[in-house]
Amino acid sequence: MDEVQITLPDGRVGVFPKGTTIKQVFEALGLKDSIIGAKVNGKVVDFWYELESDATVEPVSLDSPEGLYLIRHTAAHVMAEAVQKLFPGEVKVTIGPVIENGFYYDFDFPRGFTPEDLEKIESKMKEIVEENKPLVRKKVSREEAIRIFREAGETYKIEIINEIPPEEQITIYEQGDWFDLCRGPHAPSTGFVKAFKLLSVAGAYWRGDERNPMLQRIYGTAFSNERDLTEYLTRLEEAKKRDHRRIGKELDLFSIQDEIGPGLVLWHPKGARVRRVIEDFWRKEHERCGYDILFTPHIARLDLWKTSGHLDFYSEYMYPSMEVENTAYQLKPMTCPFHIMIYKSRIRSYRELPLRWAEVGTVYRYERSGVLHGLLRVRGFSQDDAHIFCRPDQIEEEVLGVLDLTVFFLRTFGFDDYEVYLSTRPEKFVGSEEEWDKATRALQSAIESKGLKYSVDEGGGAFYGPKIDLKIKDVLGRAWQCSTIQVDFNLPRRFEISFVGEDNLRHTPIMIHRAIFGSFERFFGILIEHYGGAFPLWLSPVQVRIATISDTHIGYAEEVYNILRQENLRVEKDFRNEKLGLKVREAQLERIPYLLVIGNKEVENKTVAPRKLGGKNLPSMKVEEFLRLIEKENNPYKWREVENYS
RNA sequence: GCCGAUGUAGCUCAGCGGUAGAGCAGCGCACUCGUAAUGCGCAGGUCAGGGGUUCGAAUCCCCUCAUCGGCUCCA
Repeated sequence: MDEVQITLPDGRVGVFPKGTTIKQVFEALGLKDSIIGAKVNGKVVDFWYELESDATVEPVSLDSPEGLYLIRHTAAHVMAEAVQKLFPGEVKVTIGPVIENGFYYDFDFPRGFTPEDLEKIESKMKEIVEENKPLVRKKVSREEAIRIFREAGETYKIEIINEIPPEEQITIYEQGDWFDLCRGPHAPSTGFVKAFKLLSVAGAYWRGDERNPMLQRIYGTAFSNERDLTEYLTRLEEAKKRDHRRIGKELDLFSIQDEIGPGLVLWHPKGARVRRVIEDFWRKEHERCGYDILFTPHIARLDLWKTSGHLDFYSEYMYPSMEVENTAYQLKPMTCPFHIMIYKSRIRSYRELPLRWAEVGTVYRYERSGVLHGLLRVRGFSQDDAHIFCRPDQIEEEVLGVLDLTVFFLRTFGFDDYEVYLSTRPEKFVGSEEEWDKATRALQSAIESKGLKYSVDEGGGAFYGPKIDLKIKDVLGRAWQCSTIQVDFNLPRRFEISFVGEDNLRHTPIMIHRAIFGSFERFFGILIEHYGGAFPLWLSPVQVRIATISDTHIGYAEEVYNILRQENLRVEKDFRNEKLGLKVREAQLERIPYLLVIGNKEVENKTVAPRKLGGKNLPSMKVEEFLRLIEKENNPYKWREVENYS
């Protein structure tokens, strides 16, 4: 066979000699200029790709997601060339991948790049783009590659070459007199990088390992046209307005202060109110699902953490212990040992399993200073932690129950978009392979029975068991782990807990650690960003504000206020001697869902005039009518059925 | 922890060697007002903290702390 048959999306079929490149195929078929690459059997490739077997070939246009990938990858090369041309001899290149929304390139550079450097690099890049240099792919042998990069002094590239599997073809992409070790794919020429912007500089360790040298990373983004770029940059600006740190301040929800300490959160009255609503709902739902609620102390004898093993593998995240009456005590970084000790406080029968024990437990972890981030990564936080003690044969059902509850919670709080990860057995592990396989299958079938899309993190499980993690993205697209379901074969053994089985013998139970919100702090942060501070009615710290038009309306307004208070609504008065325009503006800025305006008409007819957040005016209505109107919105189980809510 | 940037009034920011400024918020007075800012006035700061250079430092240098953007890990 020295021919290949290719199939196009429109069903056309062509036969070409084996080894024909995508470029040749497209030239033969007479495709348009806007095509910059192809998908061969679903994989993105560039014009240099050689067809070795029958395949489906789909053209990739420059503004498609795949086209953007090619453009951004090439943009990274253009940037690397610009940097090396501007600082000849000073810069070594390392890697420059495409990432979501852009690209970066890591350089070994003796100093950091300044904002002025970025400007210079950008204008140099523009020159390279204008030259519209074709990117030429060259196959080289391993020895040749090493020679080339040794001559160029590119030591990192040599390191990379040495790690490329022997069977893989090594390729170099050239653009004029500049070249880079790269597997591709790329846009056909530098001219396709039409719209780009360098965004930030950051330090990054070579291969992400802090024992390695620190490199200088430049982040940038690129699009196929200026309009998309501008739109993206505007969107970034808009996103920053939803940042929970900013909104937290604006709406007086929480603060983190120097005098208290980094990563330690103060919940202000309005933030605390939202948390109360969340916690109340949480407690109620857990009791409904057969959980018992526990309370445990904030410190315990250090020995407890020796038994649990945390002192061995987790001590870098623990605050130093304190000495009391010649005994070392430890601020708790986890709640599990406490729950285990409750389990252990008496003999347990197989009949009472599963035991589902939940606690809003505040834990303290010493996170390194550079990683703290608003509410999303802190040093003191309250987990919605629970531990399920069960028999091995109950794992599957329990995991399914937890996942069910998790999905229900996320939906209730308005999250339909999250990432699911299944992490499997790592190299070092406790327990038997059979146990692991069984538990992993249980997790997997739970995910699949819920119809969730997920990625498998092969070998990414903790040493003590496999896990499911759910991550939610913040406003800038950074994913944060919230929910987690972890099977644990380790702690039950370390603490030697057991239950008496049907056979009258002692057996070791399995523990499932799980959290749905992860921590109230993090979840609240994500929630703030998700809604941009405009919480749905049932979560809103202030649900209704009553605004009078003049002093003469206060008497009746007080009556309305009292009725709403009786209904347990979170309601505020604005009876100030101010113009309505101002009262409306302030209520809007504070994201209050309903403003009830009371003027002469309302006093006369015993009604209220509701204005919804966003500006929609509703007709004047009786208070009872208003209460009926908001009933669904104020109900966690039903609010999502209401229209105009996302 | 590491790389880089930043830190001035409650908030947002200007000032960048000659001794502290604006807008908003706050307070007072007037205005009694129908759906996103009524007007006038007043008050408010060890310029993150410490050290140094200088006749003189918010401004230049050093150290510390914190924040922001990344890197690793994680809820």
